[in-house]
Amino acid sequence: MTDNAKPTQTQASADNPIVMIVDDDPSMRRALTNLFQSVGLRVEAFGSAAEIMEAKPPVVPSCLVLDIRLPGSSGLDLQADLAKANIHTPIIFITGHGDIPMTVRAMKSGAVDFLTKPVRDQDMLDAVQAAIERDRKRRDAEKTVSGVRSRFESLTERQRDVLSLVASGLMNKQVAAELGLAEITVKIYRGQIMRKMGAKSLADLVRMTEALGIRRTKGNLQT
Amino acid sequence: MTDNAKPTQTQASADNPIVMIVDDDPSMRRALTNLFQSVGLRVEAFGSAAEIMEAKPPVVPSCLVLDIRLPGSSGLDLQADLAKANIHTPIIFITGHGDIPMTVRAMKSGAVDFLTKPVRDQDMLDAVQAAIERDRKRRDAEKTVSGVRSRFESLTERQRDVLSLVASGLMNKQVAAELGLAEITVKIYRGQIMRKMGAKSLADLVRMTEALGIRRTKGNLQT
DNA sequence: GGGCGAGCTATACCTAGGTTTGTCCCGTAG
DNA sequence: CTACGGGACAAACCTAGGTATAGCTCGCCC
Repeated sequence: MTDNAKPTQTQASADNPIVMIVDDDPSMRRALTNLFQSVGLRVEAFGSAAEIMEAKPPVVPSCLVLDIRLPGSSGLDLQADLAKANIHTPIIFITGHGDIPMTVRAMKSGAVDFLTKPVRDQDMLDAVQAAIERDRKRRDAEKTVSGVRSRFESLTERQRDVLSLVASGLMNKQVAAELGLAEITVKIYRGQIMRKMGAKSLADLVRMTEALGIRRTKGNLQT
Repeated sequence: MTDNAKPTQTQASADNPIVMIVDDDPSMRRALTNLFQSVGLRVEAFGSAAEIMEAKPPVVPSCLVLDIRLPGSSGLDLQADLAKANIHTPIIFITGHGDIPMTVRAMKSGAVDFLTKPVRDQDMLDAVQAAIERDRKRRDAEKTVSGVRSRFESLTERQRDVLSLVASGLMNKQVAAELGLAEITVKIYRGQIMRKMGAKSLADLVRMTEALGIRRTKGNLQT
């Protein structure tokens, strides 16, 4: 049972959650790996920040367990790098001799928890559980929105114009006036929008625009 | 210029933000009061958790600056008490000898910041600024929703039934079938709903129900 | 140059949404 | 008892939403 830089494979099964460990201390990695495996979690262990940045982002609910002191960059730097790379895997920090400003910074940046060594097993498991639950929720929300977004991308320019005005509550004739179109044209676009977006009702469509954060861009009057 | 238990009055003007200080150390209260007043903030200083719980919740954007060690209950207890009392004024903690678990607990419970003594003036002012901004946003959102909510309360039972179904995207005839009504009845309720809710369009109405968190309560079929 | 898709419009036709007026039942507050 | 409000419905009428069919221009790609 080696546990150096290469990911430790565990429960290669279905799509159950993964815990990723980043710690330069092999004995710590081993201890954490054993702990998580004992409750049936998949584990991948890394020895440095660089290693995990090279790995591909996980596609299942997961979380990171990070020592705040890491060779090269600190855990906080890694947190910032991941955020910049738009990777939002929840992070649990562990520290031997962290201070309060560090803790505050980590928590403000969205860390799930910040545990001090020696870490009680149960505390760690609780934190991981909470982190994975958070990631699961985030992924669900993400998945829903991304489906809607890709359908939105498939709309033509004009259809988007009409969509934003319709979703803001204007009648077809008002949309037509606003865009310098005939009412019939708006109706036809509207039908196309409903089909492309897969909306079964106006209410559906409104909710989709809410999820996409589409706001009425006032003032696009045509001569 | 005394600054004991009674609120220190400052800039009794309009509705600019209030900073509330809770610290049992008079010299600390005085120093903080001076600091905040120097940048034009209104200040109210208290000597204990009990005192501030008796005071009425502020009606303008505000924040709390709390020493984690307080006579009687700790700052964390006060934070919990305020949450239980449904008071969501943002909190900034200051501590002389806090530890990391304490910090984590405070931040998890929504504290804006957690500063260690000696506190740099600029850090404190930055934290207060952020806290007040957060409170302002929360209040704005709250105000909007509470208006909608009170209008919703004014609806009759039946109107609410119809509202939830209409907002979920059903056609009038489907709503009628679901509730065992005639279509015309649904139309009439629908009009009443639009008027009472002050919605100018169905899109408006849908957004209101979203804000209220109204979800389709499936399965209310009548014989 | 012909086919294609987007954009735009018109006519015709149908369905869905919405108001007005009026009627009836029921329970309850005065 | 009467007045009132909520709930339910009908007929009549009007507006808004939506589809089908058809026709036009423009730019683009092969």
